[in-house]
Amino acid sequence: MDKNLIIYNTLTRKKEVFEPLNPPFVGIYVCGPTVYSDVHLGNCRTFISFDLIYRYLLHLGYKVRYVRNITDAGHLEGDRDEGEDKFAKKAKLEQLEPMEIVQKYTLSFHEIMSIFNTLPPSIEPTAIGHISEQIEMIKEIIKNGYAYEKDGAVYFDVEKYSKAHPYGQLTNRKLEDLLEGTRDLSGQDEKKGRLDFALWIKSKPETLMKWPSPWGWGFPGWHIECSAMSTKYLGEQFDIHGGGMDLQATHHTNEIAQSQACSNTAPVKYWMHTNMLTVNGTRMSKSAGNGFLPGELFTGNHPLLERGYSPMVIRFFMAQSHYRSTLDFSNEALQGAEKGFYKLMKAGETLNKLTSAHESTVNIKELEENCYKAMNDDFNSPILVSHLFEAVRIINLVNDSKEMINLEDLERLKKLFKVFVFDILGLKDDLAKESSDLTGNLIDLILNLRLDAKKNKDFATSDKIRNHLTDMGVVIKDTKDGFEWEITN
RNA sequence: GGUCAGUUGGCCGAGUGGCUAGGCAGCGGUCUGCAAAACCGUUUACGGCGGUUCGAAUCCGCCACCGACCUCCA
Repeated sequence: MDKNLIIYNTLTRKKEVFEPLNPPFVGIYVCGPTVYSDVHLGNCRTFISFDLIYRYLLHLGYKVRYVRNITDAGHLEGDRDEGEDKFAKKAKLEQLEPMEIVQKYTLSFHEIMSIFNTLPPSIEPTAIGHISEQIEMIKEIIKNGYAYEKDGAVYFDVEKYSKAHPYGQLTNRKLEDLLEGTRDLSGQDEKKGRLDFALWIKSKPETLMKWPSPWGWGFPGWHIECSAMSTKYLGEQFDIHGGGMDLQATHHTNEIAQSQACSNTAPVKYWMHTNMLTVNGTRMSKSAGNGFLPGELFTGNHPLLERGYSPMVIRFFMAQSHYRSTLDFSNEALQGAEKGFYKLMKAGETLNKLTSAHESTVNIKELEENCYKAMNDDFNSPILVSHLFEAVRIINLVNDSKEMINLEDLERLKKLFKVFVFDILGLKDDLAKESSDLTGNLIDLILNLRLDAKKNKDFATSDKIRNHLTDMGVVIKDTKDGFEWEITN
C-alpha cells in the first residue's frame, strides 16, 4: 500500500509529504466548539472533515491521539478581550447558571456529532478543567519576557515577540500591515501595544465564572486554553493542528506565539484549515439569516429548506467537496447528493449478493489504487467518491451479467467498499427498511396475489396494487420470475 | 483599505500545460405487459482582455465579480 500521504500545510501554503514527528504515533489537535449555543452547521463541517482525516490516519495504521477541546469559559464576544462573556450573556438570557449553559450545549453538541457518525476524539478537554495549566503557561510566558501584568490582567506583548519570531506567518502578514489596520488605543486601555491580546482577564464583581490566580481573581483569555491543552496532551511539538479558516488569522496566530514564547519551539508541524459553508452563495451566518441548525436541516423546518435531509445524506454531500473549498448548500444540491448517496448504498447491498465467476473482466486492483491515490492527495474525498461510483458501475454490471468477477476480486471489492465507504467516509446505510415480520409477510402476500394477476394478464389489477403500494412508500421492482420490494421514507 | 482564496457545463463539485473526473437533472436507447431499478449512448464547460507556448480552462499580467479574515461598526 502506498503510504505517501500528502497534506496541504497552511504554514507553508504548500502540499507536503506527511512525516509524523514520532511514528507510528500521530498527534492531532482540533479547535472544538464554544458551547454557549447550538452547534453551528459550519462547525459540523469542520468536525466532519477532521473525522474523515482522523479515520484515514487510523486506517493507514497510525496510532492517533485526537484531541478536540470544549471551550466552556473565557470566550468573549468579538474575540477582542472586550465585550461580554458569551456564557454569562446566554445564561442571563436563558435564566440559567453559566454551567447549565455549558452542560446543555455540550450534550447537544455530542448528540449532533454522534448523529453525523463522527468518532469521538481520544481526549476532549475543557478550558475550565485546565485553569491551572493555563496559569502555569502564562507564568512561563511572563518569565520569558513576552507578557506583562497590568492591574490584575496579563497581556501578550506582540511587538516584542515579533522582534524575535515571525508573528503573522500563518496568514502571510507583516506586523506593520497589522499595526496599520488597528486604531489608536483608547485612554483607559491597559494594553501596551495595539496588537497585544489577553492571556488572563481580571474579573468584575458580577463575573460568575472566575478563578484565583497570581494576578487576582479572573479568567483565562480565549487563545491560551488551546496552547495549554495541546501542550499537555500532545507535547510542546505535535503533528497536526486543525480548525476552521476563520480561526487562522487571530486564534491560531496567537496560539503559535504563546507556545513559541513559552517553550521556544514551533508547536505544530502541519496546520490544516477547513473552508466555510455557504448558503445559496453567501456565507452561512446568523446575522444574514441564512443559517440553519443541524436539527432544522434534518427535519426541513426552516424557510430556506424545501424538506429535510438525512444526516448521512449531508455527510455524503460534504464528502463530495474538498475540505479546503467552500461548500454551498442549496435544496437542488442536497437533493442531487441524496440520489447519489442512496445509489451508493444500494450498490453496497447488491455487492453482497453478487456471485463470482472463474475469471474477471474488471480491474479491481486499479480501482483500489485510485482510491488510495485520491485520499493520499490531501484527503481528496470528492475524487474518492468519483472512484466509488466506478465501483458502483462495476457492481451493477456484474449484477446484470454484463461483466464477470472472480472470487479474489469480489472479496477485494467487498473489502474496498467497506473500508472506503463505511470506515473512512464514515457513512452508514440509513434507509428505512426496518419492518416487522408481519408487515413483510403482508407485503409478500399482496405481491404474490399481484403476481397471479400478472400471470393472468390482469394488468389493471396488478397496476392498481403497485400504485397503491407505491403511494404507501413501498417501491416494487419486478424481476424475471418474481419481485423485489423495499420501504422508503 | 490590507492579507488570502475563488470565478468550471442546467445544478453541485474535482482536476490538469496536450489524453474531455464524478454525482444530480435532461435527452435517446436496451430491458419490461407498462413501469421502477439497472445498463448503454448523449449534451464538450472552465469570468473578461492581453501575454508566454507548437499547444492554456491549467503558467504570467491587468480588469471585473464573489468570498473569508483583519480594519470599521455593533
